[in-house]
Amino acid sequence: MLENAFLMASRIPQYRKVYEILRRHIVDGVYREGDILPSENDLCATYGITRPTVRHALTALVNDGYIKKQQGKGSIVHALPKGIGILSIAGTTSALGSWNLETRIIVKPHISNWDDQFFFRLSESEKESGCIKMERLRLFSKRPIFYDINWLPNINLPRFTSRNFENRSLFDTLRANYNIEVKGGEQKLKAIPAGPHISKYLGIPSKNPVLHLERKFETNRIGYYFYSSIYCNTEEQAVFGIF
Amino acid sequence: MLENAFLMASRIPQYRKVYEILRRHIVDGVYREGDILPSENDLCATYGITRPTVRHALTALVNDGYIKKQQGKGSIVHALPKGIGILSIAGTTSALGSWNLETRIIVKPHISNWDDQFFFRLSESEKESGCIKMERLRLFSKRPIFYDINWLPNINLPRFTSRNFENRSLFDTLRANYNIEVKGGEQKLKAIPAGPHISKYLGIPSKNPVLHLERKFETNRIGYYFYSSIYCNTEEQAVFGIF
DNA sequence: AATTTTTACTTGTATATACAAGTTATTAAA
DNA sequence: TTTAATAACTTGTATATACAAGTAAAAATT
Repeated sequence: MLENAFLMASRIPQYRKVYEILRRHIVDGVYREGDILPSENDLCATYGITRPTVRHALTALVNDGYIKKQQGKGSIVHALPKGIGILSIAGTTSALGSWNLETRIIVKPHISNWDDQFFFRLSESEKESGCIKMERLRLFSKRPIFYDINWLPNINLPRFTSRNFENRSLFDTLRANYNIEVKGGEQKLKAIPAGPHISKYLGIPSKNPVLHLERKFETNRIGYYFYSSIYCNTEEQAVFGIF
Repeated sequence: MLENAFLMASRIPQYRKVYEILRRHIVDGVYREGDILPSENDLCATYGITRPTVRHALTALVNDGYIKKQQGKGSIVHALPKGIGILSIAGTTSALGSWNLETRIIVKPHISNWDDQFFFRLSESEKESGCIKMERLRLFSKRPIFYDINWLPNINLPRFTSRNFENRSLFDTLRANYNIEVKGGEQKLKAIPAGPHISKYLGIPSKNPVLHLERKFETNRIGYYFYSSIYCNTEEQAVFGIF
């Protein structure tokens, strides 16, 4: 049960560390749009690793849209997304930073049952164990942008319902307290008219178009998924993604 | 100027060939959902290549959502998307197959000027060269699902305006005739009310919510991008994606 | 001076190898 | 029979190396 920071850190692969360092440099503006990163060989020398490992880190940066590569030239820093990034990067907070973001809990996490017609197919063990449900409102520059409902299978999450989620990322809470990390997922998108609830929370007229995302998150725990239904106000800010 | 099929094929990397073979097998049902692919070592033996090359192919399959990997177990075939795949895979046709898909040209490709306020920032050379514009309607199971407007910079695309695009993929046309391949891109998403044009083409009441995608496609030609503005009818089918 | 060639440097592809870490079936021990 | 240890698999990470292919600047040629 010890697992101190050193031991934890030591099992983080090197390509991941280099990825995080370079990613930090990009979002912090050390490298700016159009800049060329140090060559792969330079990075090898800097971090004392070999080219395949450097390339592993750079590939991850390409996949997440931070850089693009050009043969013979180098790794070019990509423009940072202008809209609100939610489609590709896992978690709203990490995508747009926590600068102007505020999270309000509408319904605190509580033990509940799955809806009869859930938007993703559930396994038997998921159905049996029930779920923890919570609802949040996320504001960007004081304006409500996301209203989301979250379902987590009620398996081995001690003290979860008594935690404070106000202005805390769900992803960070899961990683820090339960060692659950999001690895990817699926999503379904629709444009729907805002119902009375949604229009109230997002502060827009009823029946106005709202972007609806239904997401299933895969985690590092095999077989453990969690789910979000997100309603987005896209009247002023578009949702951004790469592919 | 020869570049026959053999020479062209010979410069396709091996990991790409293996990727295509395995992808074919998955979409054709040789491997079904939940099946485990042959182990990496088996694939090495089968195709006469080494593990890093096999892993390169498998990584691409993971990124495109065809498989997921589990350490110690194997590469597990992922469920094929139920909705209409357009967010992650490039091109509508390849994502849902051409079974029930029909493409109607609303406005044939013609030389035009860029709109004053274009939805992506254009380079000077793009502005100078003008663009080729075309509008299409795509039907899925006889129902209109996508209405899209496409802009291509008018640079070195001989005979483009006189080509027949009826029931032909724009992506395939660009690859086959101009050696232009889509490598990725960016997109902005909004939920908007259908205007008179959109509601007519998509066959839905005016002001009903419509999913609007603005996309910028990157290609293998450095600096050559093209653009699409897509309006989706999501009343019956959701748009699907992975992340 | 302008053009072409060369050179040096970049990323892309591929091989060969080694060990770590997670899974599963077999084997040995209780 | 049940449980624990082992062995034989799987994928994950990493090194070291080599050459191909694209880019850009320096050098040689015209």
